[in-house]
Amino acid sequence: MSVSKTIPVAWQRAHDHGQCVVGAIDTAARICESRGIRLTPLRRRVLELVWENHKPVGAYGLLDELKREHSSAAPPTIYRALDFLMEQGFVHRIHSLNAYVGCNDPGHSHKGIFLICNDCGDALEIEDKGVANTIDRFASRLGFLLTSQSVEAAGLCPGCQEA
Amino acid sequence: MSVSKTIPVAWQRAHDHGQCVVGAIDTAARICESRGIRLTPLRRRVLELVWENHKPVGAYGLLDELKREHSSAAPPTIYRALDFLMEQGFVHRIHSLNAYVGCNDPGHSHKGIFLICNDCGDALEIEDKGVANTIDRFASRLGFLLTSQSVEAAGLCPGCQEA
DNA sequence: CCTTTAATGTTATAATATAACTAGATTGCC
DNA sequence: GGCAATCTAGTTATATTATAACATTAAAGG
Repeated sequence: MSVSKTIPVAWQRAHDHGQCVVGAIDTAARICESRGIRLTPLRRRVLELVWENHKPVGAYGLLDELKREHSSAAPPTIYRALDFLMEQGFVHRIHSLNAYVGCNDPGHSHKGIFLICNDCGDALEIEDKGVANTIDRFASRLGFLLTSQSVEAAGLCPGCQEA
Repeated sequence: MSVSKTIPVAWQRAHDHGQCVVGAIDTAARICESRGIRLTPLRRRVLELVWENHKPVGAYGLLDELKREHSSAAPPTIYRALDFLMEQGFVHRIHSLNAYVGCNDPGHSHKGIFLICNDCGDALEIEDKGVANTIDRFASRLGFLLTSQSVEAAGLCPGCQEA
């Protein structure tokens, strides 16, 4: 099936910018090194599992996978690892799905926006200064002190519109 | 305590735009009338409870309140009512809080953004074409077909920065 | 009316997340 | 090295949020 005819190049490019598992782990390891914090085997493994899924995955999904190789794993195991990974900016939480996904660009300000496909479940993270800045300006005009922002848009990705 | 000195006028104005309970119910009733759907006593009461809280409130919080006067209420009671109210655009869900809040401007496109105070828990809904349009443009450039968007920003409201 | 559809009641359970305490591992310091 | 302080992980229990599935009642339309 020649699937790519109607799929915009921009989408493909945006999609390809995602890191692979190895790269993501390497990056995380270097950042931890430089921050003097510990990417323990458990944390590293959870980060790998997040990346291996290629799409947002729930905490209990990760837990099931982790249990196969680490029988003592329990909900707190996963949630602690995810908390750590999110604090360090390696993983994002997608609130509208209660799911977690690897950050494409850790180390930066992670003010990404997510485009979530309701059909295939994929989530594309896009770096966009425009949206973030608009929100920033809005907030500061109102005297509101921003600490985090979550922008999630749902719909159908190019691939899933074809059916 | 003279609290308002450092609070921007814009914030106060934005805050005052919120409807009161009665107005919100009236509006919802009129919209239902025009759409030929039923704002049953139960649905109406849940909408009132949402509005009476003045800030985002969880489903089980609403359930506790509803139970006082309606002993048969159970989780499905609340969730069904909330589903209806959200479908009609009378209530928004705030994903990052798993909470629900009245929509300030039902009947319109409800592409609001929320500023959520981490201290007092208040959530201000802002109509903003800018953010919505930026996301729209982004999506269409990528060939992504949008059906919904959720923009939630958290931080400290002007009042809570004073402490 | 009486049929059909919509709404609610009812019971049970699924899915997500955290509390609280215990035990082990690592780090820094002497 | 040995010890204290701190960080990490194990363990058990439970809280919180949401839905499934089926029975019953109420309303709308012919």
